[in-house]
Amino acid sequence: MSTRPQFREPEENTAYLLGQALAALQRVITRGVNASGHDVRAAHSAVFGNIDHEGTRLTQLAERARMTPQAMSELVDDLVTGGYLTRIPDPTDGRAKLIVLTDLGNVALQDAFDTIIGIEAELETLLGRTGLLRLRKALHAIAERE
Amino acid sequence: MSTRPQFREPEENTAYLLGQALAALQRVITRGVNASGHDVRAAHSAVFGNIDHEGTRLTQLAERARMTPQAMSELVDDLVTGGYLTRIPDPTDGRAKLIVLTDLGNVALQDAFDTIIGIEAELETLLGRTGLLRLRKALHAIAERE
DNA sequence: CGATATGCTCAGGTTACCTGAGTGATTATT
DNA sequence: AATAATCACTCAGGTAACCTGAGCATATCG
Repeated sequence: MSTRPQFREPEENTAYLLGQALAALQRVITRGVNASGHDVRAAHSAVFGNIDHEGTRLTQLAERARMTPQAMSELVDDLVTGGYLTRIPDPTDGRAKLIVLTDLGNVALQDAFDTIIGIEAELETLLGRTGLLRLRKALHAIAERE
Repeated sequence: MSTRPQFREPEENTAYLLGQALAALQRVITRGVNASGHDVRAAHSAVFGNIDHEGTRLTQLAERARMTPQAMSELVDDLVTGGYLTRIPDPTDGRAKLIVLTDLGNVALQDAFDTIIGIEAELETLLGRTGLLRLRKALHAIAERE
């Protein structure tokens, strides 16, 4: 008879649960934004979530999204092709360009905001006001405990 | 003066927070498992998290991890090369092979378990027993509300 | 003014998935 | 029992979302 190792297993895996919950929400967000007619993917939220109304430099976008300028540039390229963004020269620095939202980009951003607002409402229904506040507080604590 | 769009913004973005928290925990897990001397990546958890002690078929591993057999096969290849797994013929079906953990694989699995146990303990310190239980319950609810 | 730093782009690589097209082995059908 | 259909797996090739390294133009600093 074969020796079977005796494992000390964790009771639960919170990180795994976190992943499942995130995947579920991301599906809903992507579905919502796509339903508004925008051909954008989850990765593009790194742009929409970090861009300022007055425009933002590539390096700053990359920094905020914690990725390389090269990777961010690809995402921006996509969205320029889709008509959501344009690159204009930065008047304060000849080397730099400002990434700015087009009119379509602003519409898409508002649609994304609306989707998120809807999800927050759903979550409040699911968890209750107190439950949702507690969840956010817990997530904050985990994220910030470096 | 330039027209500045008036946005209706969400008060908070729970999905974003979820992403931040997950990223933080994943850094800790990877660091922990690597510190035990194993050259494994996050994707390999799809194998370690779904394999049975007595061995598991590729198709079943793929199903449990919700990915294609081809993708799972690549992960298995990696871990076979690393000495963590072997493929043996399935005695009950000539078409199939069983993926089984080697001794080293069992050690790695236990090390991963220990890392997760440590994280759960940290989380309990951070959030309190009740807080952690509530967090898991909320995450379950979000993940399962298809 | 020259050295160094900064912002960006071009080229190419990696990881983690995917689809599609096989090859054998097994099971079902006639 | 022969043939068809199915199943487990592999091979080839593609894509998305990142990465590193190198190079070029513009700024800044001593």
